[in-house]
Amino acid sequence: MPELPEVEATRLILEKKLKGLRITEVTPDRDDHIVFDQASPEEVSAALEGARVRKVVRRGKYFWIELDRKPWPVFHLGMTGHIEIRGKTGRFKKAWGEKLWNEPKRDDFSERFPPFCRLRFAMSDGTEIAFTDPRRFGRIRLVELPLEEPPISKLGFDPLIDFPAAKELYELVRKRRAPLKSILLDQSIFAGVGNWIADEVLYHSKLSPHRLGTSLSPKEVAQLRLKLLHVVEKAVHVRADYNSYPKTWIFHRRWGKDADAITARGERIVHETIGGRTTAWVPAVQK
DNA sequence: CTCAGTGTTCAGTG
DNA sequence: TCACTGAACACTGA
Repeated sequence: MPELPEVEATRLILEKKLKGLRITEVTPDRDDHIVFDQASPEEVSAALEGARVRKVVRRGKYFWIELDRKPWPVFHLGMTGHIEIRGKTGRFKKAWGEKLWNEPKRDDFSERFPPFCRLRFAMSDGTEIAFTDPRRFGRIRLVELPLEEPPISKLGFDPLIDFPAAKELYELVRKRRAPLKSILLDQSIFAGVGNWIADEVLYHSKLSPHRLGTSLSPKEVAQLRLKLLHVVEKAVHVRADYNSYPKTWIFHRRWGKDADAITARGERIVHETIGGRTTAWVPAVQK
């Protein structure tokens, strides 16, 4: 779900739809202050209304809207967050991915607020943007300098922005005694990598998720690096459209509950918990 | 009814 | 202090 490719797909569509427009109205969910951390709904509206969108920027799984005045809203989609967009007419449409939830029947009210709406922007051309999040792990914060304060300042390398050479990555990974799976999910090293990307990359790298960082050779780290770039670039290229991912990816089978899932090549997929996260991997291939 | 889970943070352990 | 583990967070649906 929302990992780097999904967030990048969101960023692209927001930039395309919002650039140059003015925010005319901000409507936070009144029961949901948690989404804005400390700020009240009134403060959020006052801070954002009237400002004009310059661009939309992403780092790791965070993205923010750069306005012509501070502060700027920083978003994290959590596990189930989504951005939905509606033109002057029509319905709200998700920025990426398939339908994840059975949507409740719409009445007149929900026509203006899609299901699980936490925040809605109305723009100067009539476009409306909604931040929706059924499980409420998503976050929106008002920030002066996103890159310079936590949590964004603490992120590691972003594969699409400043991914390091194999040697630098090797020096980093070899110091860690944790399982590879946990290292890949560590945002202070690999910003934007999430559960499915980590599993996909380990599969294509032919590396077991149990391998410790200390056990890797420079060659293996180089392989891991290439596969990570390949998976991320491909997923971003198709705008996180899951149906367009290559048939050889285990992604397609990882959500299946069936214990005997197999890859497109007929290899058995094993599901187990590693570092507290569900992991799908192929022992026949990954060593 | 129970429980797993896409991500992050924080308390606890070694 | 560092590094790592696991629980908590809120909610849906299997």
